[in-house]
Amino acid sequence: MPSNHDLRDDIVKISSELFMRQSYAATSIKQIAKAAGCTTAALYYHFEDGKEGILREAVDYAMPDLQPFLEPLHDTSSLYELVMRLAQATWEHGREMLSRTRWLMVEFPNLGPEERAKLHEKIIQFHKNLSDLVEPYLNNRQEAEAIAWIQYSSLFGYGQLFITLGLAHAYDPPDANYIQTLAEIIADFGEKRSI
Amino acid sequence: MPSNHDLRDDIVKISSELFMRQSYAATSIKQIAKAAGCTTAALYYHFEDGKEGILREAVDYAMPDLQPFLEPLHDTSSLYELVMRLAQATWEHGREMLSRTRWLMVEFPNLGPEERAKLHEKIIQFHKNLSDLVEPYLNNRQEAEAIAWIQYSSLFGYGQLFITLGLAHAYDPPDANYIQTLAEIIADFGEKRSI
DNA sequence: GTCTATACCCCGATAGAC
DNA sequence: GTCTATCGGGGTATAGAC
Repeated sequence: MPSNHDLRDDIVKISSELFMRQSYAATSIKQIAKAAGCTTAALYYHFEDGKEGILREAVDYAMPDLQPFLEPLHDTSSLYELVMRLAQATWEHGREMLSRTRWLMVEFPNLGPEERAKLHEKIIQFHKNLSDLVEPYLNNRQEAEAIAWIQYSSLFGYGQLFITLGLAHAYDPPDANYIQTLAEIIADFGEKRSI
Repeated sequence: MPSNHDLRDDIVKISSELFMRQSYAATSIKQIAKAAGCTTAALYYHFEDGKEGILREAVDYAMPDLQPFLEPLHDTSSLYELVMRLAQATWEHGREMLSRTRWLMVEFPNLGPEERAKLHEKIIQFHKNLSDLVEPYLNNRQEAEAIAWIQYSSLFGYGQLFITLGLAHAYDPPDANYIQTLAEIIADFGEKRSI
């Protein structure tokens, strides 16, 4: 799968995929070497700290980038539309994003302060940008931020339940109904506040 | 910590605690034996399938029981109050519940169909009971269920962000504001619908 | 830079004594 | 029912040739 040349880069990418699927603890250095088409000795040439060193860089690579979901949302004309479109966008890429987040949540206790800080920065930046999008409909920064957290948490939590925990296989998932109701209650709040 | 006698029970409890803290893959059979004050041979006497057999029973033991959070909520007099009180109740036990859920999410792919079904059953039952509590304020089953999912997802997702991913250490957590806004938008929806 | 070869440890698991 | 003792294998890591 990886192009030859720049073995170091391949190792990071391949490791993050393996960690995503099997978790860090269940992935061996031999398995990584095999998947990267080299020996374990080569791994130790590129990563002095061994498996932990690979983890640190794989984390950077695996962090989900949420910003692209917000870019196309600058032309919305109502809060209802904004919530609906963000939900639909995250839905479409939900599986991949959640498998990245799932892995980070598992490995979080093993990460150093720098990696944790980077992840926090990503989340906070996303929330800030989402708040910027919501604010025009509320005319109140504090409420915009609360609504942005509600959107973020709901979509995240819903994905954890129905995708990560596979609930969609046991229970008819209320997808459309869920999104619409979420958009509706938020939009109602906006109308009440801005008029 | 565990009382002597009934080694088998101790093994399950101790294992689920170790799995919770370190994950299944990172916990060895020897570590379990040591913590349980016996040898690995004793483990294999009680669990024919070895480590996997212990996992199966530890999962049952670790599943969070959400029902107690709903019991005291039958005397609420408004939807606003219901949301606020549920949020506050889950908050107080959030850490412990989330560490259980986190473990189950990690190990979910390794579980057999029976264990998955049991977990799904717990979630669905909680949602159903929560819907029962919400329904009187909406007079519409479908909307009550959507609102119940929104409550569940939001609280769950919020906990994942601020507790499991430690965001509370990097960002002033909007706890009170978050809960109040959530309660408000849901209560507004209820009033709009039931009148 | 990447390999071969290997050290050393801990893993899960089991046989057989008590 | 629990122990001692041990096996085969795979785990991380490294020395040294090319």
